[in-house]
Amino acid sequence: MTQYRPDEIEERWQKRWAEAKVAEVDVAAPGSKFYMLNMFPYPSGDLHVGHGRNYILGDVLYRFFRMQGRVSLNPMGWDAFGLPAENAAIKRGIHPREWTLGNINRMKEQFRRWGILYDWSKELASCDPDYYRWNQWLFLRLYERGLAYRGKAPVNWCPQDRTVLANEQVIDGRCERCGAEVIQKELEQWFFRITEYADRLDAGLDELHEWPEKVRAMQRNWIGRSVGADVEFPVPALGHPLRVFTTRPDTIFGATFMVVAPEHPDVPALIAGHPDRGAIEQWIAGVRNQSALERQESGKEGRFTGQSAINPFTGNEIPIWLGNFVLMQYGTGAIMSVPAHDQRDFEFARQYGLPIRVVIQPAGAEPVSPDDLAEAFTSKDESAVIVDSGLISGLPVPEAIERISEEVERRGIGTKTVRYRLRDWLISRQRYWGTPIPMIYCQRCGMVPVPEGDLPVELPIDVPFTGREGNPLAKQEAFVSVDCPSCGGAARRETDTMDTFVDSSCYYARFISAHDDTKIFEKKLVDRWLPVDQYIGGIEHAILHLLYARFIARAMHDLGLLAHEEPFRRLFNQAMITKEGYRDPSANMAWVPLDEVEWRDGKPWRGATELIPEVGKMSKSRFNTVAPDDLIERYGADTQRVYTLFIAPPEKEAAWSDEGVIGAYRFLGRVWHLGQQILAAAEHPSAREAPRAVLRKTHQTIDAVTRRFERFEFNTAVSALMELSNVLGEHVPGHAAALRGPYLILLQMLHPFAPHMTEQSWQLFGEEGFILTSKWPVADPSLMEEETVTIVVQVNGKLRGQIEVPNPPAEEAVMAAVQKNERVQSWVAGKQVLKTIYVPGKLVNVVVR
RNA sequence: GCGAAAGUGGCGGAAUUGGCAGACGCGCUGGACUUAGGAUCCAGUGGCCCACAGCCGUGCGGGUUCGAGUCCCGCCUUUCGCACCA
Repeated sequence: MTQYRPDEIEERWQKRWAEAKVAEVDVAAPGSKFYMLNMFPYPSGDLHVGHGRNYILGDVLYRFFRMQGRVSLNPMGWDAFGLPAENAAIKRGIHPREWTLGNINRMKEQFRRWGILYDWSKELASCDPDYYRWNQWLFLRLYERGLAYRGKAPVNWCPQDRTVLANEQVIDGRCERCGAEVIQKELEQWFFRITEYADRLDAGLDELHEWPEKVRAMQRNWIGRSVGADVEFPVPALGHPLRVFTTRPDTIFGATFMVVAPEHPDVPALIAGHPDRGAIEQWIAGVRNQSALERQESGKEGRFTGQSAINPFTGNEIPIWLGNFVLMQYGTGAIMSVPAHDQRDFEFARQYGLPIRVVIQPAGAEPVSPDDLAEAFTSKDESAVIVDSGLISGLPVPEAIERISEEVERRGIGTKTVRYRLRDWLISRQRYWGTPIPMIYCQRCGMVPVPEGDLPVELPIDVPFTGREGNPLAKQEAFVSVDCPSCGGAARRETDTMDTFVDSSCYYARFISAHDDTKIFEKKLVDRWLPVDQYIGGIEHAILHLLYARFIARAMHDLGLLAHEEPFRRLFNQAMITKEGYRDPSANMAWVPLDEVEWRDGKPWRGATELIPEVGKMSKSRFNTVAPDDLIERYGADTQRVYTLFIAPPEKEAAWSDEGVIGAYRFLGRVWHLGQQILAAAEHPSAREAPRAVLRKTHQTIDAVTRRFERFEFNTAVSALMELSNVLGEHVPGHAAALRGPYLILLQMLHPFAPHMTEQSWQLFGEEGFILTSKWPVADPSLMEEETVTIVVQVNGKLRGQIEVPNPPAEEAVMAAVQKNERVQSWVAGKQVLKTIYVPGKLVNVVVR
């Protein structure tokens, strides 16, 4: 009997799949299409088993749908531009391109060893001019439409990476990548006008039923749609009114002061006559220089401008203050403050002794004195009622909002407004390793787009990396200096490159026309293949990538390039794999490399310190990665695949266990041995029909596995296959030959999980052709039928007897049997039978009264 | 503070619509085969109890129901997002 030897079979099958190009699909082939896509990775180098989860999951799904007979596409590419390549160049003197291409090769090899089938004929890399020329082309189209523009704006500047960041890349006031504190800088930069699509991006979320609710909520939150009104407050000293945005116009009678952002353009005029103007200007400068983080941490601070506005509804003069908590980037940069009904305004009013006026109360409550308020009363449902507010007094809040908004519009002092938290997408990066922005600055003609025929604007390769003086592109005179395409005079190229999220915003469509050098994509084909049917990637892209891609899809739709507006029909976010490790509580470096852990009395030590066991995300910096190479060498890729899916539901974090792997290996070994026994016996003439119990289990398993595939419950799908193999194993003695059919069905269902092992068995035992072309087995319920089943009867929850009924036990048949059975009947006699509940194969509950 | 999700053995985790709680696997215990076992195979494994019987068990407290891990009400805990957005 031959042993299960993954090392002998996997290499052979991988080679064969590659030679036969089994995953290459003709995108024009007829049939029902299935587009499976893993988010294309940044080629950072070696992959560990934690990364494997993502790709194995995609491959399992791809193989499943392929077996279902769908024309399936599973492409792969590389998000190959970005900072780490440049940093590696600075640190180790390797060109970013070389570093990137080397990593790509290593990762491709890893995918091959995992047995993942990608259609490599459609491979693309964002750092390849054949790819980024279309990014540049798209940029020019957006520019023509006014969706790409250059503007001066306060931007997030990372002093460590020496580049600007998009708002989405600033986490808690720090650079997403390096963690340095982000500062504000006023710079000329390129933007994409994503705000123009805010409403469509927001509304589209409602249709994404097959996206995780969490991601939709995060995007909704980020877009931050809020409905309210703009209202003008006259300011005698200015000669023009100040405009505020509020979501609570119903509280306007309670507006007792105004606060404007220190950056507001009217501030100089407001403080012009202030006796202490110098001090205020100094304070403003201080606030402006603060990082976003410092500004938040310094608490609420303000200064009185010395000027007043008129509350248009009460007619009262209200003081105008400056406040560090009012943001110039949101709304109008000025707010009306209603301390009684907004917590921030309340705190500010208490801090500076500003007046508070109560205009909303719980319905039927006694009037409240402002002095007794412990916090702002912010309820806005029907139970909150307006008081002391002229024409809206007595109305519940929702109605009051409607009434007062109409009144504002009627008087011509404002409008109903929808505002978004979302701001335009800053795409310029002062970095080398990215897509050059195809623009030229001419002294005579101004800003001139690179003509389409001159694309791509190629990134010069021969560039020195010192890491000291900013963007190395800017010092490449051969690149920068150019003739103006318009007048032919001397001009200079834009040296900013694009944010890499631009690269990843259309790649999924480009796969369909990956090597077309005449157009960005073939509309007929992308319209057939989009949207992506199943998109898989990490939750870390919930906002950035997925929002940008949705935006660009809509922009491309409006340019007539695509029929679809939503690029990804179904989204799944797999969670990461963690691994236990050790932490040294006395050292700066939290995690300790495993080979530095010594053991004393069964406890982990390092030096004189006892280490603390800890579980965390697998990463090189934590020294807790598991390299797939050793694992595959010992147990095979199929073992890793099965274990990875069995370990936990894929959306849940899972802790890697070296012992757990063995369970998957044993399972595959058992299946292998079953094959040895069953398929050898099948040649004997004594083969007869399999035992009923085996047939039933087989069909139950087909049903269970199919259902679980649809619900992404791969861990229980694998366990169902384990159960089936256990049942087969029990019946091998005496029935080996008869188990052939069920065994082959088991192999088929196992195939997406352990493709090498199952193909080998298939071939070994004489079945012709690739299992990949066969269809998933369909359960035939008639095979499951026993003639009768015995069921246990409970009457009102108490065991009262057993009855025999025909299989499958229909409700009526059960009732009839209950009536006929004397023992049971005696418990039911004279009572009204309310209902019976059949528990499959087991028992019946008869509910009586 | 706001929003979302989740609490089940020593561990990862099962349990269609309320219907035998703990499937499957790891670990552990015992055995077989072995020069050896960190290989393989077999048996056992929620707790109390020598064992049968029995009792107790799904974060806590109530409720609905013949029957609740599942439904309802009120707590507690954890994780993850967002966070001066007017």
